[in-house]
Amino acid sequence: MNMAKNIITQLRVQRKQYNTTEQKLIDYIIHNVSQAQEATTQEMSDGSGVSTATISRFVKKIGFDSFRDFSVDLARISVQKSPVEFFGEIVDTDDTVAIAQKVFRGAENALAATVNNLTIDQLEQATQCLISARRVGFFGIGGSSIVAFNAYHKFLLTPIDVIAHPDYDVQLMQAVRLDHTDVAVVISHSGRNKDTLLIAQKLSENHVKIIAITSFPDSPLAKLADLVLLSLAEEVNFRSESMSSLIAQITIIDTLFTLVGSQLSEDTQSVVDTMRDTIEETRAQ
Amino acid sequence: MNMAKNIITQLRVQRKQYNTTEQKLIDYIIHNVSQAQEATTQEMSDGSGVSTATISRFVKKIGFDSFRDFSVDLARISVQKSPVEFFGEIVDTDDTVAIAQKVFRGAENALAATVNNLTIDQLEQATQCLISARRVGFFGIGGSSIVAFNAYHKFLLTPIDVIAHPDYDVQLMQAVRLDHTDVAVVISHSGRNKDTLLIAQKLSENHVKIIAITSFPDSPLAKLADLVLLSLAEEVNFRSESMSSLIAQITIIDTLFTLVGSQLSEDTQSVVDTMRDTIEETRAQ
DNA sequence: TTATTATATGAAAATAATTTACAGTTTGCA
DNA sequence: TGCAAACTGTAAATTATTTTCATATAATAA
Repeated sequence: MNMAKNIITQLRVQRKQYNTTEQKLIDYIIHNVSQAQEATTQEMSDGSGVSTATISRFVKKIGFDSFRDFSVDLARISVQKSPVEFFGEIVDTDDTVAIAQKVFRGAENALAATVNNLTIDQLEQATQCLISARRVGFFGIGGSSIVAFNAYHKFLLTPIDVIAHPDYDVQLMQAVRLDHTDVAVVISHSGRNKDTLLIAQKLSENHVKIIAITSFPDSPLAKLADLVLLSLAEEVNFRSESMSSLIAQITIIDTLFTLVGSQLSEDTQSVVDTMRDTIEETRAQ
Repeated sequence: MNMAKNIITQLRVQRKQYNTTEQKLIDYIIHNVSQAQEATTQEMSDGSGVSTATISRFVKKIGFDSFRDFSVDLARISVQKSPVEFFGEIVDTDDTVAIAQKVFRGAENALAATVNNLTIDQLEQATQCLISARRVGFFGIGGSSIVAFNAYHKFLLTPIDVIAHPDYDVQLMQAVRLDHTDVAVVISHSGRNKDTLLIAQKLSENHVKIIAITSFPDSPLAKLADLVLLSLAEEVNFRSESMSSLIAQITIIDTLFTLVGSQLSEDTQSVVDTMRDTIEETRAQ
């Protein structure tokens, strides 16, 4: 039974129990919480008109070991900053900061929304698919080709047989050559890029299992897929939305890679170690 | 540019930026948060083995006005369940959700730490460089080639003349062909990949302005560069760290692209519109 | 009312905490 | 290797907190 009430509330309620000087101090504290949180005894003395000596004695009277203790307790109280204060920082900063903030904030939001939306089931199914596949192909056109290539690069570290290529023509040919023992990870922000859809079509015809990574659950790509992993991003404009969703897509890939890696841990570990050695070699000493 | 993150998270993520003594202090703080919240410099010194003087200097270095300020900020953090558990290294017993959470959380932290570390000045300098360059080359080997390629892809939407290629040999030749009127954006997580360094060396010899995107401010690449944009990531293990820092790197590129775009707004808008039309055409109806 | 006593307060001294100056040491670089 | 720059701890200086002490105030009893 922890009655650990916020010290401000306690002071307000017990205010009458204290004498004039102490009430002066209490009044100062409860009306200037955020200042009081950072104040020294001297500052509090100046603010309240009560001597530092009395302040020191008072905090002990109300149960703290020292003024420092009282300070720490006071600091724990989160004071709602007034909107002026809160937005003030952003408003008076220039364009550069605002833009940088927006881009980063967008990416962070996309990540939060995406992880929030993913289910255990989806991830486990996807992992299982990838592990049991004969070969895994990564497909993506335009901006999404980066995600596909990143996936390819990461999964090279696992024992899984992986396929990817930047060019559309090659991707299409690779798609045609896969069969029902294989898995394809198809990435498209909109889920309606004509080239990507043609690839997905071919994959579907060959009964290749399709894992789609897209931002639109109702898109044609999502409908063709066996499993859809949604990358979400705030809807601001197409450009900034697709930038943020790219971050989310890459992080989905990272997650799948990590999951696959943890499943195949022994096998993978040796592969990773070998690769790491190779990487180390290419570094300056 | 303060994203007002929890100071413990910030310290954990930025840990590597600091030297041995400072890391000793950071380790003490993040492993003894509740003690640290109430500690004086002397207690912290006893606990961490770092002198009170260094502690005082450190808190100023990370942006507080005084140790008292730092204390107050620390006190605001409600100590959650073992943070180690939440952020720790990926172990075999982790279940699917925990792994996904960790990967996403790692990316989010990397973004927060990175934006927190960037200065207006760096971004404005970089933007100015890119805008006034005759040509801009993007260079990256291995995992970083994805970032370079992503940059290339985005900047194709601007009127800026851009260069990038996945192959090392081609990158090296491109590097040699650039001159002092050009700008190179060189990306490397470690900043010490031999191939990347050779490229940077050639660029430097040709007096090409180098903007480095790396996670290590003391790396050879950072030292060769005219401007360093730091991508920060939590130190968990090499793999997960480089995954998260890749996200940060891409977001840095996104920011630069957006900044450049906003500077060249009229010009760019027309290019973007043209490109968008082209993109629309390749979509299904 | 007045003397006595208990309590409260602030100035200033004493103690404790923090910051700075300084000097020895290490580190990086030519 | 030798020089310059950066780092770190000791100790001094500064600043903050607590205690002492002198004084003021209020309560009570004669």
